[in-house]
Amino acid sequence: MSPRRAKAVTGRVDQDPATALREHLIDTAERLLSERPVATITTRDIARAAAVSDGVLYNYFADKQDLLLAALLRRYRALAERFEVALPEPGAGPVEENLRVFAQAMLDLHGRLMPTIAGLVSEPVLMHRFVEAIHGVPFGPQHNQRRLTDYVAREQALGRLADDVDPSATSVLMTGAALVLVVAHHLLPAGARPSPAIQIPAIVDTLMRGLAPRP
Amino acid sequence: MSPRRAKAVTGRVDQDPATALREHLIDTAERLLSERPVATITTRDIARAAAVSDGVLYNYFADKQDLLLAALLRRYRALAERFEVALPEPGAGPVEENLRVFAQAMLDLHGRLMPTIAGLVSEPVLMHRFVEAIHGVPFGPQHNQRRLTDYVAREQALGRLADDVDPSATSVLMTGAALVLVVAHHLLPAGARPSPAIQIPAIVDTLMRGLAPRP
Amino acid sequence: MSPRRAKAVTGRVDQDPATALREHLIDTAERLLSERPVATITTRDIARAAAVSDGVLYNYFADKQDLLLAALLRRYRALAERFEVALPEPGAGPVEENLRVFAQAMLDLHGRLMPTIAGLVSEPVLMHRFVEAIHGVPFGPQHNQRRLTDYVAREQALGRLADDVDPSATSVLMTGAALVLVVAHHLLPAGARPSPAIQIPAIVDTLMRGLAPRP
Amino acid sequence: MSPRRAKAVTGRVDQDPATALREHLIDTAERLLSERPVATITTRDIARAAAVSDGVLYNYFADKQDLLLAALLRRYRALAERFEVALPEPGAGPVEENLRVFAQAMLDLHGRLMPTIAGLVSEPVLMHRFVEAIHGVPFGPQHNQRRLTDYVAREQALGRLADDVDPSATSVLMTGAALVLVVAHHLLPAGARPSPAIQIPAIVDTLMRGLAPRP
DNA sequence: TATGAATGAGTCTTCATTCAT
DNA sequence: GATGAATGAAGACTCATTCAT
Repeated sequence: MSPRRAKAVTGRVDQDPATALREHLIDTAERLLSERPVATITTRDIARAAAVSDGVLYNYFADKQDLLLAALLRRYRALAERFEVALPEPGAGPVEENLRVFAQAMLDLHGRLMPTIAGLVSEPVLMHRFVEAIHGVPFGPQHNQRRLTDYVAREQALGRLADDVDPSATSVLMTGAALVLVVAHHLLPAGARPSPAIQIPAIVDTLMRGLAPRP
Repeated sequence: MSPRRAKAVTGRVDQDPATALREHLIDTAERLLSERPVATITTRDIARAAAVSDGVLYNYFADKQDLLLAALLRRYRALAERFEVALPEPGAGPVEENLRVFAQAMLDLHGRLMPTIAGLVSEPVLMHRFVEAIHGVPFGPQHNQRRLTDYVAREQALGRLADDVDPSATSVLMTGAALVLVVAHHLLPAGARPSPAIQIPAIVDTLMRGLAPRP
Repeated sequence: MSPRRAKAVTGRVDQDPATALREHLIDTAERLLSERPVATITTRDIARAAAVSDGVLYNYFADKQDLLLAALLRRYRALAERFEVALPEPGAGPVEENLRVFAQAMLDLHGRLMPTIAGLVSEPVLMHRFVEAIHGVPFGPQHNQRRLTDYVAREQALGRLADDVDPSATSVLMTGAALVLVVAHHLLPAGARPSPAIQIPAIVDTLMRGLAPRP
Repeated sequence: MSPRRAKAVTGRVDQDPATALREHLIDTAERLLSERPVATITTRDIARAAAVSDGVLYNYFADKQDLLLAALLRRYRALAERFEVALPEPGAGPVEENLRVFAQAMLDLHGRLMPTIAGLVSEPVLMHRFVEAIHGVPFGPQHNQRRLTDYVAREQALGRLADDVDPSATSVLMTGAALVLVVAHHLLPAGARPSPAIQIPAIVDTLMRGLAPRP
């Protein structure tokens, strides 16, 4: 009475059979997205990696882009959630340590996200759909940015950070530092790559003290 | 009797005829690179834009990648030089203003470079060759980074910047801020885009003061 | 200096090399159209029949439909011209014989055209483009119809045909008879097929005499 | 315990359950055939329109063609019967009016049948099976043709039509006229289409009078 | 040496048919 | 018997590269 299931999803016994393969395809595409740029992923690659026939994907998605978009969003959401739980609470623990934790979380987030997003540049249509889809949802990029902005503002209110600096600018500085470390790691040739994480303490220290000469 | 020259390069009378077309192809590819992602540029696009036949490129380059690599390097170098001349001198003018000039120059540099580099992510082989090629040449990314590092160190020596912060970390923070502003500008949906340049003063101000609470 | 030519068109020495293959492809497609329905013709079929690679057609036509449309129009025009020259002149020779010649020409025209046009029914977009393209050009279907209408009117003026009948209705009757003979030939199973041409005399005779009882 | 019935046929309570679905599929395919060319109808289209699963058709038919053949025959038979009942009786009413009724019936028949038959041209195998199947059955095309032939012969015997013309040729002329009107209606661009039915009187009039000059 | 047409491997997508449930 | 998901063989089209002229 029920139709047969793809061999590839026989393991997913707990799932709704009607969506098991759909999920499997998104998961597979998501994994491929974590390994290489979107533009280099063919429908056949996905089918092969999912151990499934070439045509199935069209039983669940309008086209290749639809599947990739779903995978991109899932990947984005997973990384954003992972980022979220790693964040420190205002008022708890030393501020400087908290900022280091923040920086580390951003390093992790962007280290994984950046190559995927950068690869999207070659697929403007997909990029546009992705940006539109992510805009305004919880976990969107503005949300992440605000997490840091809010943290700074709250610590300012607690008197643990100077209250005459712009929380938003602080957020840009912290995020940017993480981004630069990630980019440098991808851009510099293997030998010259400093480990990104190791540079965090000096960065946070500099940001705390400021550049202005001490009186 | 000298060999025939492509119509498209008859203007370059002062050049070695054997390399005039080669240069013309690189120039054309460079221009296309400034307009769209590498992955969307076909050999035919280049030939058409260069007003030259589809096949010539193989007389001067091993393959498409070879031409693109040359164009990428030329573009990179041009932008790096442009960046270089915009930098302020240590000791001259107010430090804070100098840092804003630095930030503006980086905004300009990365605003142009970032889309190209991001597009390169889709072509891992080309990316690798590009990174290898750029490594160690003057104007390489380390060089740019060092320009800022050196500037900070020299201002420290002049007593115009605090001498207990890490110049390299400062450089990461400044570069990162520029990068974030550029990325946000490309990534956020049209309506939500703050103008990048307008945010520079607050960022420099924050970086100067530091986050630590004033005693 | 000139690019190479496809092996398949080396015979066409007299033609503009730039269009030789284009013509060859249209000719090939036209031949295939005379042999089987449009819908059963693949791009590979055309390439194979033209002894040419799979992709060439896209050097000369926007897509498959463009090539097929060109072939359809060429085929239509060739048949229409062939029809044209077979027509009798008003006033010359016996009227009844002239009508038989007309009928024979229509049998020939529709015997070749009808299967192709019928096959177009399965490709509504192509059909529409074909109908639009053919509408109003010389040799269009209205033109053919008018040839017969005009012939009848002229013979009426000469007193060789009754002047109280509608030339246009006559044209419909003649054309229809040819069409029915053609359709019957395609629709009836091999054994039961009367030869179309053999029925022409009785048809023309009936049309001349009319059905009304003789007084 | 009787086997399960498809939801879609629960209404057909009076039928043999084993054939109810079979009939339902044929009915559905027949309806689709009345709407668009065979070649554009997919098995999924039929299943969807029948509110039935994609695979059932293979429980009742060898393949897609088998189902379509059954549907084609049913459609053909239905139209032929409808045609049959519309025909006038010899001797009853004015002959000329009777011929107009005949012409109108043929217009109706071919207006519906022609697009389907034309679409069949794209499926030569199916066409062949259809032609073979229709050959010799009551309501076959020869039968329809004979209805008109017989009518003419009977009116001739009654002295209401000239007895020196060929009934079969008359039949071809009448059928052909209807066919041409239908084809023209489908082929001419929207603006130039004369209404088929309006042209019947002139055609019958011409056929009655004949083309020969009046003495 | 420059030309630009020809090549053909590779991509996305459709759809008749099969078959586990 | 009925379900409808899975299969995989085509089909149209693109584009880096070759090569006769």
